[in-house]
Parts: sequence; C-alpha cells; structure tokens
Amino acid sequence: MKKTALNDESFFAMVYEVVKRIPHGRVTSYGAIAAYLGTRGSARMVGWAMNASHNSLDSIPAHRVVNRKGLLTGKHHFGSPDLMQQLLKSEGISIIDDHIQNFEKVFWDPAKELGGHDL
DNA sequence: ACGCTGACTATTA
DNA sequence: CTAATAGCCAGCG
Repeated sequence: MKKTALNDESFFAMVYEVVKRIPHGRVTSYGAIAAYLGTRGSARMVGWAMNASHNSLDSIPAHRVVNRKGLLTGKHHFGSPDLMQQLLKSEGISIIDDHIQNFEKVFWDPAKELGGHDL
C-alpha cells in the first residue's frame, strides 16, 4: 500500500508538490521541505530545485519558501528583488527589511501538516 | 575528473 | 545576536 504521496518521483518533483501544497498566507523553509523528503542535510538541493522550478510546467509559489530564519534569501531570483516581498505581502504576510514578521505564525511545516495526511 | 559555487542548516564559541 | 566551520549534493568551467 502506498505510504506517502512521495514515491519514486524525482527529488525536484517532490519539492514542487510540497511547495504547491503550501496554503495561502503561509510559508515554509527549505530545511522543512528537505526534512519532509528525508534529505534534511540537503536543504541546498531544495533551493536548487526551486531554481529549476522555472523549468516546471506548473507555477511554483517559490515566494512561499524562505530560509529557516524567515529571511527572503531567494528574492533575487524572482526577476525583481521586491517581487517576493510584494507577493507575500499580498497574502497577508508582513515583511520588514526582507524578514517575515510573525514567522512562527505563518510558518507551515509539511512534516506536521502533511505528516498525517497520507504518510 | 577537479574545484568552485550556491534560493541551507546545525553546531560551537 | 554574530562569526566561523562542517555537511550536504547538483551544475558548470
């Protein structure tokens, strides 16, 4: 029986699936996704997958993925350094000086939210 | 093949 | 809080 929605899909595909499952007005971290995929030490690979997200046919809300400090480290990859902040702001997330306010409130952990859905 | 880089994280001081 | 170090793994010259 299937234990998880995460199976023999490529690492990139799994990251995309998790990112697309991020609720509106929520954010998560690279490490959280990596940990959910079982590659906790490879948080960089999650960021790398995000970098390749433009290659995916689906729209990946990469602006909802930040580092564990709640800092918009990837904002420079959106084409405009302010785009990521504006997108998060539009979802009800307050951002000051590139760092998310109430980060613990808007943080969405896949291992916690999805870790009981089908896992 | 080798070394460097990178949208990261944890540990130690 | 900052700074330094180690681990991680794919892509590029």
